[in-house]
Amino acid sequence: MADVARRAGVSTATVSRTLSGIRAVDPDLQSRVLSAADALGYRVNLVGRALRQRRSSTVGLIVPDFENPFFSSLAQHLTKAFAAPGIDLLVFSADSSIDRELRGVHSFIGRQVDALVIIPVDEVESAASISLAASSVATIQLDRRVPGTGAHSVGVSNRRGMRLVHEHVHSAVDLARQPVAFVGAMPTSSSGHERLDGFRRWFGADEPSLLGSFDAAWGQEAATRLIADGWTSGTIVTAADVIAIGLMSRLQAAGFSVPGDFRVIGFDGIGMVRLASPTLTTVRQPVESMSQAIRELVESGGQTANGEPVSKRIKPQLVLGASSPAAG
Amino acid sequence: MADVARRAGVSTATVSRTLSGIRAVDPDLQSRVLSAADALGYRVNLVGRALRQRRSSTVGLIVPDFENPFFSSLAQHLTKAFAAPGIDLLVFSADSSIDRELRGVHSFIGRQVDALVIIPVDEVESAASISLAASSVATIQLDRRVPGTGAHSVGVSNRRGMRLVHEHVHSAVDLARQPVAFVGAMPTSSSGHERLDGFRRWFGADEPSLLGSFDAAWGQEAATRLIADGWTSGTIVTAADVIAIGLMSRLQAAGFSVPGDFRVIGFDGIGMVRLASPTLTTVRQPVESMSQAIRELVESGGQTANGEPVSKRIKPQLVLGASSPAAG
DNA sequence: CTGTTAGCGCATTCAT
DNA sequence: ATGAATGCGCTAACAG
Repeated sequence: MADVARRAGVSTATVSRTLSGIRAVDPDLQSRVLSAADALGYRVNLVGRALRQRRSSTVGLIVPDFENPFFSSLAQHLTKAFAAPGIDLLVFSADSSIDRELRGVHSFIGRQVDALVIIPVDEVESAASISLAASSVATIQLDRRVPGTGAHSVGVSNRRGMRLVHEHVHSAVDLARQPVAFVGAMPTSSSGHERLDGFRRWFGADEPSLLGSFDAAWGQEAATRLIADGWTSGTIVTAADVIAIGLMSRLQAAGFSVPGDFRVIGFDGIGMVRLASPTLTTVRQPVESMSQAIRELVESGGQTANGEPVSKRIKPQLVLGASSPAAG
Repeated sequence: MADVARRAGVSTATVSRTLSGIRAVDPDLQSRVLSAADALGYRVNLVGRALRQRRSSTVGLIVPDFENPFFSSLAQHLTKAFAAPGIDLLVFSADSSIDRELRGVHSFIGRQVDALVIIPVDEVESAASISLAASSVATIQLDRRVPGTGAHSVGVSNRRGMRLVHEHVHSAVDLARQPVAFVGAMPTSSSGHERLDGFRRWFGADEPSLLGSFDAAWGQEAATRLIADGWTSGTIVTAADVIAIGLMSRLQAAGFSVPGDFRVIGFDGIGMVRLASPTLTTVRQPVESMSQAIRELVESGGQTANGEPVSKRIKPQLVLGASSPAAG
């Protein structure tokens, strides 16, 4: 920077002000600085800037893993949401490990991110990481949440999502005759937990439920178990699109028809639901609204009037596909 | 750090040496420092460290987007590869935009990443970004590459992959009677380019090819076009698993059978190929080997004996699924 | 509007 | 093996 200042015949302060745009600079000097910087191929060192400003124009996102397409979708939409404010979204994968998640928190805090967005790995074990994060930077839990950490939270109302599923199924299927089952995930995340609760609340606590993990392989496994248990028809409510897709493929491979024999309903609203055959009925999480909510929270500095963390629940939407019958 | 030093009754240098582990410290003082740091909840500021050391113990990865499952898989495997050496992999999405890609390069360089891994957006337009990156930090192109940028490159041999497909098809299908078509991507990336070249080289330049983008929606669109053109059977070689999956679903929705009427072959080897029905025959890119190659390149500081950039081509593997007939 | 100066937090000299 | 002092690159405070 001193080199640029010398070449432009100004002080380093003027160079800094020109390049950062924080204060007004005389247009003449400004252009001299810019051409000097250009000639020298100079670029500001963001580490130096971050050290001085005590912020890095960066937002960190910690995801449990990159391979879950819903997390990918959130990461992509968050990237777009922060592009305009001039903030770089940097993404770190916890690789489904509590230790790695904690490491990600330390790394981002140490790098002075302006805010930290985190999709917690575990409803209980992630508490330490998130509390630590929340104690030193604006921290927002996304999709999943861990209670009592002091961090903000943005996500859909999972129980409401299950109510939408129930209304849809109830309007079209004779529940008294059609068996219903839930294929979900172990309640080690709030989304797994709340979707199971929601299913039990609306469909009844006695309906059968199979719990595994949020991936297609589990959906296949669950289908195999249902068939082994003698199921030949029914309505299967799942906790995630990826589970539903694995489940449908195994049911179809076993000779069953969807929606003829089985109705299948997903959750999340990933892009793939439109490419499945049949297209999948699902509860869509409005990822754009969620991303916007996070952007607004970050821009407000994560400060609230009463000092309490914000918990923003967004309403999910039912998206009809061909995997379940529409009303009438 | 001064606080910790005061509490432990040592100098800041000793605190620094204890916490960074760079030089030997007396065990007594060491434990005093550690307990003082613990009591104060002190954590090193990685920005200060990065400024002083002129490196950040960080590797940047720029992907075109998060939604392509093959890129997600690479990101996940790279995360694992760098976990052990104590380096944090930070991922940035270019959102399929040249401008955003350039911004990612500036951001990572300005943050003093130890190395930059980049999956280029465009075979031509990305040249400026990559050359810039290569001129200031060890830069490795992954999967796709742009020639003449001075950056290293790690990827599979796409033409060899197409040869594997040809051998497989040739061993099982009467090529003279079975029509073959290629459904690929526009040659705006080296992978799109090279896979098309490979197809033409081994199957013949006169075989029909349809070019679109690397996503399932294009696979569906291509299937629609093939059907409209009167195709009722044949072998479809694709440039990506996601294309093949979209294609298969549309063919099946139109009443065709796979592999009965159409044989379909993918490329990349994403996890979903085992979940498709039928399971998809594909050319698998060994993502573990690719990640290891990158880790080694980064650990060597990106320096080579002759000063020339390294171009590491890894051999892809044919993985048989049920979407195409096995030999015999 | 511009220049001078100080210091963000740390790892590294150099001296002991 | 330890401590004192320096400076990494930048911007904020202050004075003009």
